Amino acid sequence: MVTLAEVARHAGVSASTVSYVLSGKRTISTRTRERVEKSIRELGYHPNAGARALASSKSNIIALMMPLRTDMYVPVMMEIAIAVATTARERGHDVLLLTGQEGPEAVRRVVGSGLADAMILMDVELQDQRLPLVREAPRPAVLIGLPADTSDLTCVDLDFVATGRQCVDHLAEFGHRDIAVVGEAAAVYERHTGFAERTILGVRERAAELGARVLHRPCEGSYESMAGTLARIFDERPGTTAVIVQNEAAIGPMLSLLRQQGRAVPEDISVVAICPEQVATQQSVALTSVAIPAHEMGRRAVELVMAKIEAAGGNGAAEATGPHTEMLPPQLTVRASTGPAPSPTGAP
Amino acid sequence: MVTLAEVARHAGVSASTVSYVLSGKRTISTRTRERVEKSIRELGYHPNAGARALASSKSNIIALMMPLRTDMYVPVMMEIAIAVATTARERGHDVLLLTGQEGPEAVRRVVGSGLADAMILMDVELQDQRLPLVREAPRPAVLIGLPADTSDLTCVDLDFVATGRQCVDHLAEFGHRDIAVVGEAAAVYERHTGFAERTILGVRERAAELGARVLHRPCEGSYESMAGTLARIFDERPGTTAVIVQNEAAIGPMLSLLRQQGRAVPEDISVVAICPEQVATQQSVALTSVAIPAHEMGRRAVELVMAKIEAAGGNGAAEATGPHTEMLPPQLTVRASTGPAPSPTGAP
DNA sequence: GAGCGCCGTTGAAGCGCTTCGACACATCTC
DNA sequence: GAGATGTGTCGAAGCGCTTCAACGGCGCTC
Repeated sequence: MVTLAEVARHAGVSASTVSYVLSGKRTISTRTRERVEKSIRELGYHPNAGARALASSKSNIIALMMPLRTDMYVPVMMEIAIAVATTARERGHDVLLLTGQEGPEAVRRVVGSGLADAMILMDVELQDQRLPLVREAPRPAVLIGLPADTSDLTCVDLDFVATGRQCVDHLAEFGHRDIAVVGEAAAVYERHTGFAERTILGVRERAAELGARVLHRPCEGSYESMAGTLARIFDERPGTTAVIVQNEAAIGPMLSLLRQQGRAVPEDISVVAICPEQVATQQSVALTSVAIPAHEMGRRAVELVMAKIEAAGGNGAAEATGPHTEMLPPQLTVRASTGPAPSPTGAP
Repeated sequence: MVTLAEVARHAGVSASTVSYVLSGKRTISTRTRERVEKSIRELGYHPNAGARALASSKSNIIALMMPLRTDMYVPVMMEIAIAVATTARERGHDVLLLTGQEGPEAVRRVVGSGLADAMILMDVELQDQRLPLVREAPRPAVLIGLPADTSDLTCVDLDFVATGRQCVDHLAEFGHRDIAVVGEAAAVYERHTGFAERTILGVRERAAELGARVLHRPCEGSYESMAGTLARIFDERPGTTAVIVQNEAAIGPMLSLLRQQGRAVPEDISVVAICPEQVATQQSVALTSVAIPAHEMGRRAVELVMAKIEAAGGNGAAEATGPHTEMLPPQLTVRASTGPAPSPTGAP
């Protein structure tokens, strides 16, 4: 492996000069800089990551912790991870992938060893085991998702309360007064992941304001579970004219079942989904939906964490990189699955 | 941060002794070892990753390169990644996540900087851009997937040829003689990812041997695309009694459409899927399927790569860690979607 | 034209760890 | 009991980089 010293010798300068060319932390004459850059290219030099980390106490690595919950919709997790990785790379950082396997201890290990300069935590629970460790860690962290207590923490998430409200708003405009919510699997609520509850909260709030009724039922992703859920909904509230779905895996089965039952979408029943755009557009009926901005969430998380890293390295706390919560505004796209509420049976 | 030197002082021994306690590369008396371990615990010591990497030229990091092709089924990719991460962790290594963003250059960067001790490449194409760099890299690598030329390379993959054969075998036993294959999106074939072609190859081979006819059509994951594909299949081969599907996203739409068309599964038409177990079991009809052993693939890849790392570090080339291809045997699970071929129209 | 400041460059001191050779001491062997 | 062998510990030399203090030379100013 080529070392900095060899580049220096080859270019006829000192090692420190090469280092400064690389980092740009000191002015170097154009003449010298070009000579050094030429040597770097000719020798195929790559700075040694370990040496760099040791000397600068910066690894240029961000740890991404993602517990692998089987009840989460995987493509969204993946899209966030990809967004984190690419954004980090654009900013000269690499991403270390940590799974839930290791438990909260991973935080201590990664921070303690200086392996990563910062952390991004996904799939945060309301009472997350990792939070105490994160709070006392001497490295910056950003959460994707909202815990119960956000004090001293920086979080990014979709504004699920606003999402719920927006869904109801849209349906109410079409005259729907009896709305069902097909939610995530029961396990998600029991685990108190927050986002599912927050959506329902928004839905309930807005429905109350507008005088609409809401029936909420959790639902697994399977066809069978969906069949049961739908049956229960129409049994308890035969007048239901609209459904809000927040379980990506349940969407396909639901549309399939509605069709089977002779319920036309949107003529007999309107459907609003809370899901990635791709899922919304690939169904038999293009779905009116609120998108999960997975890419945006990953990107923002990296930007926030990088700002923290830079703030910690340089001046005291000049920029506003302190703890705060960033809620991404929901965006509802109207497609073909929502329409006017059918007039009540018996009316013209 | 606590350093090795501080631990040594606290325990009343030299730094090297602490190092040997940590690595176990030299015998240490029980008395001394316990004293050192106690100090480590009391001080909350974590070895500095950078320093370690520098001194030992081992980072204990494995790079996982996964290009983000939108036409690949994401959950499988994710499961592989998770398996890689957890298996690596069990063996004392961390995983660096690299996306396709950076291109083949990423190989050079990671290897050149000594950031990773080895690489695992996912989603390998027949003529993969990364292969030349991998071949000349001084670090071990394992591919998940098969390129056209596997010489000098170590690869892990499901045996897709055998998979195709096995599907046909199963259907033939039930008397099916007219089999359709609903394949991946056309882009997958154009990209020459190999696995899709290999499946068809196996299907064709075995069908020829058994005297069955095969009709192969690529298909996108959307409902519309599936509708078109099915229509074409039944138009060209009205006598089709069985379908093999190899596009996870297309499965839901397909079952939904078949039902709509009044074709009962498995009475009128048998369906075999090549997909993860979870997908097979969550449909309206539990599907007879060949599983994609994503977890196993990730695990084996790590095991192979670790064997290479150890072989490179220690002796010359004692163990059999040389280049070779490891094909995982397919496993077909019979569920409710396959049955006897219906007797031809007109027959009793 | 002496003095000042600035720019570009350098040498040297670590960063925290691994590892090699050496050494002190205890244990055998004949 | 002298020499051969083994065991447990230590000191010191790096690993390849960053960064600080310092320095030589240049163009200014007054």
